[in-house]
Amino acid sequence: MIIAPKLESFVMHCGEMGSRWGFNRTVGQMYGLMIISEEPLTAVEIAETLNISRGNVSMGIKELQSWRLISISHKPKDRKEYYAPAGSIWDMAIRVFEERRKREVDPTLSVLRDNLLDEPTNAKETYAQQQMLEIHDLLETVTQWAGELQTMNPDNLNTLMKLGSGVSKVLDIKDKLLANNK
Amino acid sequence: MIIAPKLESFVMHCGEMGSRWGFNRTVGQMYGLMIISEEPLTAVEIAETLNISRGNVSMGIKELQSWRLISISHKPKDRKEYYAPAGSIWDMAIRVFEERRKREVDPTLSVLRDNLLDEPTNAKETYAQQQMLEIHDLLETVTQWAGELQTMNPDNLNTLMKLGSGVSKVLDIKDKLLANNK
DNA sequence: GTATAGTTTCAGTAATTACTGAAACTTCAG
DNA sequence: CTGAAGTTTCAGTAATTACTGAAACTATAC
Repeated sequence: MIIAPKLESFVMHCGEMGSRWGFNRTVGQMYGLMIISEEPLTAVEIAETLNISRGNVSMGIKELQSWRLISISHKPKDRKEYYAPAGSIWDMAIRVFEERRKREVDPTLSVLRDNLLDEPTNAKETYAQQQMLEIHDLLETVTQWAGELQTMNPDNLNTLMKLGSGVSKVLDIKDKLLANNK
Repeated sequence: MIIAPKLESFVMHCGEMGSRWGFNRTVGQMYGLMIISEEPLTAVEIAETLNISRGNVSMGIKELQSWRLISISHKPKDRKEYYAPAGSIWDMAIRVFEERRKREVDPTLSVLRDNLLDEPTNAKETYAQQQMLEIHDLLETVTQWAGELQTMNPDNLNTLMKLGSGVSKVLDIKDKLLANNK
């Protein structure tokens, strides 16, 4: 399969970004390619289009599966596997976000918790623990919030985002209402 | 400077996370060390504590500065530079978040915009552009929202987070109020 | 069972990224 | 200006991470 030069720039960019987004270059390219392809692709098509080895594609597929970013389908009378992005662009964003949280924040929280269990034995440790407690609480609040945002329906979420910092005003209104109900 | 074994685990973990958070291992360790140190540290102290070369510390400092994560101070009668985390834990989180957005999202947005300027010349390109447009709009909404959240004062932000998904209810209230005012 | 069309694994190697340490540079006091 | 105390740079090298390709494996059709 040959790819239009225009589209190539997008795929290559996904590669560059891939490394920053938590997977490696070729995995990023593979995913970019799937996103702009209307039809699901086979492993061989991916390997040929991107000029990478068949083995590399196999590893990449595994990686993308661990991020729950692709879905596998089959065609009748055909033993090949066909790969495509799983879900909508929104789903994709939420999954990348969620998986990164798991990989980045969760381990940190657990180290912090472990450290906080030990009694400090001197002033330096006391100070260090204070700092750790602050980080811990912050990460926990953010994690919880992120989790709750994900349970909201997309419409509400969109309203909220479009509202932007205007949300402060809405919060003020809420406070007033609660005050009246006292 | 020798570090308590307990605290070492935290510093080392910051190293592991460093790589995931966008900087490398030693830079992560350096920053972790500063966070748990009450007093600002000199480059030599950092190098000795972490057993890394003086040159490496210098590069790390530069990197942390580019993330706007540290502040430099001086002591009277002393030409050495003293390094400490810049601002509160909140500030730190916001900066990491903000800088990562700049490095990850902004370049993607610009590639997408470039691509979208070209007229599609066939059905495949049309489909690809649809996809890109969706990603573009999503990233733009999120970016804008993130920017606005940052301008909110921390108290309101905290209220909002603690509210969690309960924010839907508040939005409902707002809709009702607006309906009444018609 | 065997042949076939496919996928996965993994040892070896290539490419990338990080680190060292010595030399160059900067700043300041005398 | 000179020397001392400090910082930065960078060529060379070490460590890490990614990729290849051939062999092993799996599933299916006959």
